[in-house]
Amino acid sequence: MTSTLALAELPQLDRRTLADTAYEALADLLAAGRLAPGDRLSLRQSAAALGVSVMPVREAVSRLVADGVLEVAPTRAIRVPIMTARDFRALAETRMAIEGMAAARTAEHRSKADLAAIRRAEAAFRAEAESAEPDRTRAVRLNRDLHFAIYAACGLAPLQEVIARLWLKAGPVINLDLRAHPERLLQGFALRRHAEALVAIEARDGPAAAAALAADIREAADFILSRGGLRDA
Amino acid sequence: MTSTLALAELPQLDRRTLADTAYEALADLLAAGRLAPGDRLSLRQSAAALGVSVMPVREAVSRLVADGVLEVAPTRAIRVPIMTARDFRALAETRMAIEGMAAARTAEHRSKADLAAIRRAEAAFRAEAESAEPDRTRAVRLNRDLHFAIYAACGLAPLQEVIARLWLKAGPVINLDLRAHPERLLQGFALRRHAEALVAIEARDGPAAAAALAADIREAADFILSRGGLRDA
DNA sequence: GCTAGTGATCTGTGATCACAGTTTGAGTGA
DNA sequence: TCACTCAAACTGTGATCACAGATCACTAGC
Repeated sequence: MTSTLALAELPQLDRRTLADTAYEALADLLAAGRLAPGDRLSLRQSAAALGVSVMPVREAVSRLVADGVLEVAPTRAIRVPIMTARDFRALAETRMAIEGMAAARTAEHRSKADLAAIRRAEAAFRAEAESAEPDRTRAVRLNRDLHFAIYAACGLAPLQEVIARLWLKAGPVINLDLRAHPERLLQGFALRRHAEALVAIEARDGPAAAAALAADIREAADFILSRGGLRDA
Repeated sequence: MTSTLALAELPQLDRRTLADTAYEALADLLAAGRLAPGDRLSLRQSAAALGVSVMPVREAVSRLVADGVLEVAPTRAIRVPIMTARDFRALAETRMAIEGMAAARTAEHRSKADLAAIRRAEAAFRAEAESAEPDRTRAVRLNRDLHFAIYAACGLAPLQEVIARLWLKAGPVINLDLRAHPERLLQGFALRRHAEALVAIEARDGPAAAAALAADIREAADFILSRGGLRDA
């Protein structure tokens, strides 16, 4: 027998299927706002673009449909759901409630290491937002990183997964808007709320952390709704 | 042109794909506890049992895997995830937080019609639980109906979907236990909490409704954990 | 000039086949 | 009686084909 000890240290290489890869590619497209609400998606075209057969794309799309990130129209066409203003408001309210709760738990349970990670993420976002020529794409990613640094510290894995799904669903609307109006993210709205959240988490003040996160989400949602890009309920 | 008025009244016939049907069939199996944690699932056997090719089953399974209700083992075998006691506790805590919140919203926003529906659901469950020879399967379904009557009235569709997913994930563990020990559901634990929730919703007392739901979930989880059927973390 | 119809081309859905990797169990050896 | 071997049967994954229905550009008829 060969050295079991040495072999045990080999990292378990994850066998990614083509479907997994396709899923990530599509999810990225959606999260980045490259696929706008109402856009149609063709299995064959996507497959050709990814250089695979339709099978893996089919599986990826069926997962995204299950998540509500894509939908099959009554005509069987696959498209990005067109959210009404009412839908978007309900999604934002759900996020405020759930993400606020996660932030509160983090504030109460956080370790020093958690706090340090959150501090780093906050600083990274701040640096990008306050730089002379902020990179939009980068800022979006850093904003996401900060939020999930907070949620990751809440200690409840299922809660984190739930939030990730909600973000995926809100992604197209939020980031499409951001592409059109990059000024929002970089004008201090978010910065203030992030700072408040950080202070609350430092002070182990759950309710304050929840309030800061909820305000962050509400302000972004209100901004998008005020722009009137969404269809009425 | 033919009579547009008459045509408008035709019910939009929903085109269910075989994959949809397969998904429901498998989800039912899981929710009913017929598929226990650790059990393997073969695509071809399932397809044969459903009388279709593997394609629709594949799609259904890929959705369930995305939901975390099934998993693909490193050997590529599909099976029901074996939840550790730690996992189960985290899931229960997440449910307590989210479902409690939904119940609180319902208490605050409910209409008279909502309240009537919840009352009916509570009475139906009570009748079954207090009957001389309660039907286990029926009781499980009525319990679920009651919970979702409460969540449906919270006014937030995305929140409801989140909860449905959490139930699907917890289903195998909970209902497997219930199959083995039917006495739990029928010994008044749940009945008391349901009554408390109903009173709180009637009184528009959000916090009390949240507490009642959380207690209901916690007690069921504690009972299962105390039985020691789950693997240690 | 405008509408109804028509056919080519696209769509997603489902079945079937091919393949590489895994599991299993019977057979063989000590 | 036990451990090992090896082949047959199974596993999920991916590609390909078949099909019914939806689109869309275009033309015939009014």
